[in-house]
Amino acid sequence: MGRPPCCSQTIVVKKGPWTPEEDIILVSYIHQHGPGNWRSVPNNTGLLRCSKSCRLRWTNYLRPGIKRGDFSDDEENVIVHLQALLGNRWAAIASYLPQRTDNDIKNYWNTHLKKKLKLGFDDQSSQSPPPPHHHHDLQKNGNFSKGQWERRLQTDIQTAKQALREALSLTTKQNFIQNNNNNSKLLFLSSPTPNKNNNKQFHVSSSSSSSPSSSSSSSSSSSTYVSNAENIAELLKNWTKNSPNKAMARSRNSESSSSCQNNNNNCSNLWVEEEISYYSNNNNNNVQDGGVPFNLLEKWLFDEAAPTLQHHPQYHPQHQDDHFLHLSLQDSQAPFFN
DNA sequence: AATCCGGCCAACCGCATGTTA
DNA sequence: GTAACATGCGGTTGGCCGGAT
Repeated sequence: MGRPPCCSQTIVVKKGPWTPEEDIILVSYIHQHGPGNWRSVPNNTGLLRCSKSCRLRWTNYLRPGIKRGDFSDDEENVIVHLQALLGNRWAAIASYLPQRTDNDIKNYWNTHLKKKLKLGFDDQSSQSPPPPHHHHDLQKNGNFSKGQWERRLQTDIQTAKQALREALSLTTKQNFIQNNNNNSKLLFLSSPTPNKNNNKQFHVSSSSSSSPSSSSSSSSSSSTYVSNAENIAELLKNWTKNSPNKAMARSRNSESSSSCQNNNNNCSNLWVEEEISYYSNNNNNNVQDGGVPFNLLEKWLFDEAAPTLQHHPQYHPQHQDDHFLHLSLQDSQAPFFN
């Protein structure tokens, strides 16, 4: 016998844009229970949304740490390089830009970068872009074994690292040095932002109340949503400011630990714990325009020993930097080894 | 002022894979 | 082992917005 149906299939699920009220309900629920176990969310919250919709709303919009608004040049470079290397594997690409969602990156690619690149290639039309190998092409064309596939993925990780190094070394170094002095006050948590589509934007700043310059689009706040969204922001702010320990404790308690021990891939509470502790404890880290803590990222990128280090039995992260190194490696490799 | 049109993006859809009873 | 469902992911679409006509 299979698993019993999770939610009552008879209930008509609501579709379309989420309302502020729904957002608040979802955020406060996750505030209490942590993300994960999505099938129980509609039942427990009364939201007339399917679990999938709740998950998407959270991961693409509501979860803390998401940066919205314009992409920086560095983020663009990273996306372009990784897209060339990995193809349209947005989740994998997004793992290199922790503050961007795969959906965001995908949209940005489709609406901006594709055209930009096309224009660039048109300018130098004689030399058409050499399309690098893509996994899906390989998948379509080749029937290589799992071992070959894994080796290919390993190679891709190294290639991607190389590409990132190149991308970062082109433009980031200068900005990085500059931003070392400026960005220590950068906003660490940014939440849904209102756009022209009557959507929402609010920010939780780690340093002070969000300055208008914190985000390119933050000045365009309007509409009734914003006041509601501020409530969500308050929830998130309180959550991240006051509750990380609670969240951590919660994630260690039975409810979450049981799910974690059964399923390492779905340890969402753990993820929240890590993310919260990262964002709340790293206020002094240098965050690039794009929100990527480049000093740490670069440390990984430029440190060839890192990949072997993390697997070393004696390797125990002692510092935040080490922890991030560990996390980023996990994150960046996760999509390849799922 | 009205209409058209393209850009943009949040959300949905469908498929592949993972998980669970 | 199997069926049924959850989850993750990439592709696509619907609808809002602003600029052009």
